[in-house]
Amino acid sequence: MKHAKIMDIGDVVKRSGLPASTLRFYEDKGLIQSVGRNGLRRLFDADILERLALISLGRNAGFSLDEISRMLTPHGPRIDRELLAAKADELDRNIKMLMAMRDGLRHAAECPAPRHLECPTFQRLLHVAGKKGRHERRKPVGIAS
Amino acid sequence: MKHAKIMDIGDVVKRSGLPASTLRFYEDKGLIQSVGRNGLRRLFDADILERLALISLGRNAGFSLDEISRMLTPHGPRIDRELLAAKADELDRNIKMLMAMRDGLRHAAECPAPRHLECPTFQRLLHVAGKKGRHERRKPVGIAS
DNA sequence: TTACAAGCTCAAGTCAACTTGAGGTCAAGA
DNA sequence: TCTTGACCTCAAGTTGACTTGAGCTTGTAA
Repeated sequence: MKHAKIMDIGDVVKRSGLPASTLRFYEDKGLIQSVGRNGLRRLFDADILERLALISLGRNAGFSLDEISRMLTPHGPRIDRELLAAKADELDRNIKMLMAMRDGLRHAAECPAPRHLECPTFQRLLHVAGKKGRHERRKPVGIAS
Repeated sequence: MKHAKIMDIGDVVKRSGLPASTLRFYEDKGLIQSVGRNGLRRLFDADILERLALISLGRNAGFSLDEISRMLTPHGPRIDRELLAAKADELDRNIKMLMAMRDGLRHAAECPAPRHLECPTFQRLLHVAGKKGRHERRKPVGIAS
């Protein structure tokens, strides 16, 4: 029987970089679980780190914690391929949008014209931006700055 | 003298797609201004639409409303080129990250392996994701789904 | 002139993902 | 044994960008 190494919350904090409050919060939400207690203190199995990495990955990809908890069963990921594919497509659209933005910003940063509103490149960008998701609620794509 | 066309808030709602509450909110924040009142009712100059488009553009590019209000003077945009260039670089980093995510998701959606944790492609992705912005606060990149 | 849809104000509520604070417990090193 | 710092719980606070609701006003069509 191989019992993996067991850590207390402080170790997980050090090794994951996440604050203890977040770990407790994730446990409350059912995203992670501790393997037991030593007195009051939570004990975690070492594989928690992989799970936390998976959660970060999901967050970075734009999943909400709720979506992630639906995808990660207690014993590992159960992956909804359609959802993943849909997210990938969504990311792809976002990427295209962001690239247009980036180019627009670069243009604005370099273009010497004082009035960008008169610049055709800028106009085009405005036009593109204006067409996007008018009535839809904005969602984080979720990349740290 | 050319007095541009004047609209009431309902017209702006129809033409911008933004709800009236948002327009009032933006006015409170100083992001936009009405040109006067007809009784209680706000009157807007037609160029408000361009300004709103500019605001949407900024939001899409990941600027906060505060940043935007610093950049948009009452009489048009005053552009901080360094800030723009910095944002463009930030967007560029985010784009790269998102592309990695997208590829990872696509892989996960297509890879027949039941345990992605054992798949080297996925491992690599986890590794990449794990390195990102551990302690930094997450920010919306702000694209509607 | 009267009804009413469209405006208005101001305060409070919402949402996600956490963080903070107050007050309590307890394992382990000195 | 004593101290203390790491942990605990539970409730409330935070942030940004809006939205919602209650209660009031008014331009305008009939």
